[in-house]
Amino acid sequence: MSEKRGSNKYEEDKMELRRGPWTLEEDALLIHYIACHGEGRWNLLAKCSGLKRTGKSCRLRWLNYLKPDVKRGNLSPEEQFLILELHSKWGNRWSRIAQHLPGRTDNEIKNYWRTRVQKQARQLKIDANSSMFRDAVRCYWMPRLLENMGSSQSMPSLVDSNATTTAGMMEQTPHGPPHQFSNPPMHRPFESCSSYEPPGSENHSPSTSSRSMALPQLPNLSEFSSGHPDNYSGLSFNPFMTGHFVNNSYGLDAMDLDPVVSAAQLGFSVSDYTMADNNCVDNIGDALWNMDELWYARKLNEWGGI
DNA sequence: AAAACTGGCAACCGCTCGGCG
DNA sequence: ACGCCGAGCGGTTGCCAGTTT
Repeated sequence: MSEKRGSNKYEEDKMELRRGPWTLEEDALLIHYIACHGEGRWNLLAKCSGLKRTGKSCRLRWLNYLKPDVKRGNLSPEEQFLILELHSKWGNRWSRIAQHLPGRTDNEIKNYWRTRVQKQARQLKIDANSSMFRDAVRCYWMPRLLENMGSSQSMPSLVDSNATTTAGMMEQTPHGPPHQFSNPPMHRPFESCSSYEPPGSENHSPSTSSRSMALPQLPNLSEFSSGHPDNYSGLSFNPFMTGHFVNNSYGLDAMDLDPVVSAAQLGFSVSDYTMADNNCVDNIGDALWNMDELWYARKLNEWGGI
């Protein structure tokens, strides 16, 4: 790349390059240039636009902030749900996950994961990448999100980022998070997303997989508390041993149920995802269920609850 | 009221990949 | 086959506003 040049000219260029936060003038310049010439050729853009920024920096600024369809504001429960689900499937494939959240950038999703999700894991003293944490998320956090989604009366109908209709679903509001999912749910098959797919192991492109919003199948936790304590579709769990999830096989066929047409058609109910009775596991779940309640998670640790 | 701490997020960095000559 | 270059990705850093002590 140009940085490999060792000339004086390069040193001069380097001296001139601006870094740090973008100014309004720089933003305007970038927007204007892209309006005239389109995206791409970022290094050329950086040179020709008059911006004293690297092409890389220009690209990032545009994609993460200036691009018109970039959404601002808090992530909705639906989006959080999707992030949790897709991360459980794909791991830290942020850009891939972002493709399924129209208007959200990989950077934003990554930040969300690091600041919110990993924080929860830290509070609980669990490795955020551990299967135990994933199980806890799946069994407690996600059902709670589902509950929130249900209480907001419309089920999500997230579709892939290529769909032109998604722009209308994500209506920006002048203040705060956008109104979402104002359209009626689309009846398309939900993909089962339960299996964890280690990065690199997949060979299908985002454009061919999960093109529909992947509202996943969750384990029916009522089965945990109604006489099937040690196994659910491969998710092994014994609340009477240590209070922790044990020997799970998250990532294989666990919870990989048949696709369904729509949640509503199936009588999809939040009550299907009732909380387990076990105290210790409840601690995890309670700590997870509401991300705002970090205080509680902190207390859990103080009490040595988990 | 002020210092210390924390969380959220924008931006940067290093690396990899793919296209092209 | 090789090197160059543009583009993209994931990890990390640094700043700033809000909160706590």
